Amino acid sequence: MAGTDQLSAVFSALADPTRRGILAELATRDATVTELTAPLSISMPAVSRHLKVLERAELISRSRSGKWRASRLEAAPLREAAVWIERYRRFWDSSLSRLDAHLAAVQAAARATDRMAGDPKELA
Amino acid sequence: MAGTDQLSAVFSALADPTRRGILAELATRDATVTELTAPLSISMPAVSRHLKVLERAELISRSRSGKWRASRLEAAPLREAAVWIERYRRFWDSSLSRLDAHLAAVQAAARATDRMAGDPKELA
DNA sequence: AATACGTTTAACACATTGGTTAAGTGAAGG
DNA sequence: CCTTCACTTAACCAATGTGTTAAACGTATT
Repeated sequence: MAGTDQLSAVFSALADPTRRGILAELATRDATVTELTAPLSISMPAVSRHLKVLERAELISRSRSGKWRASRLEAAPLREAAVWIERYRRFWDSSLSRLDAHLAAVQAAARATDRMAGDPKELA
Repeated sequence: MAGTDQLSAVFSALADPTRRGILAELATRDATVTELTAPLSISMPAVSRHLKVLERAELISRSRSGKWRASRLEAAPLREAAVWIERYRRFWDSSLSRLDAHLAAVQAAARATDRMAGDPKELA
């Protein structure tokens, strides 16, 4: 999973399109493993393990009722993922702070050029 | 990487704390491989491969200048990741649409209990 | 009681990942 | 030149991820 921290677990869980599909499904309704498996072209054990990954990332919770296990979306960890990504918004959202991004880019480029073309000691 | 689509590549790249650290560094300035390696406790080849992962996800671009290769943050793919996650905002951000989420939850529970053999209370 | 159903676990195969060290490439510089 | 420097590639290893099928488990059904 790369890291063992929460954020890594969440991003890792989101890295699989099947799991993103499951989350999308759960956004509309709680669902059993069988229901989640139906539209997919993989076996139920495979889905079961995807659910375990999502559960470990705390993106879903599961309840038992007789022989059925319902999965429910738990979106809280997505908030932290969103917070992490939002810190980079100014780098893509030029309408919000075009000047910021431009200045940052220019300054970064200048520093990089200095380091790369200029005094080698700056590299240390 | 789970999937070969762009989103999977991006989330997969973000799943590693070392790579997130590299992106954070590049958010402040372009940097060479050596500079990026310095604060880390891994070898330069390891960093080089992390950069390749980031490059494949198009989260960075790289330029050559003599024997130096500078990496630059390219945040555009983060926008799509943010867009994907934002679709779930209402599930965690109760202040924005508490009613929406509540209604969705109630309806989902109702549908789920209907499907689940008619015992009305297990999911509620 | 016996069977069917929903789900998980086990055992296996195979690809990918993330790290290492050592060797290769190509530009810089004495 | 010939070496040094920045970086990449190759070869290898251990661990993890994703899928499979078959077996196990517990509840429902008849």
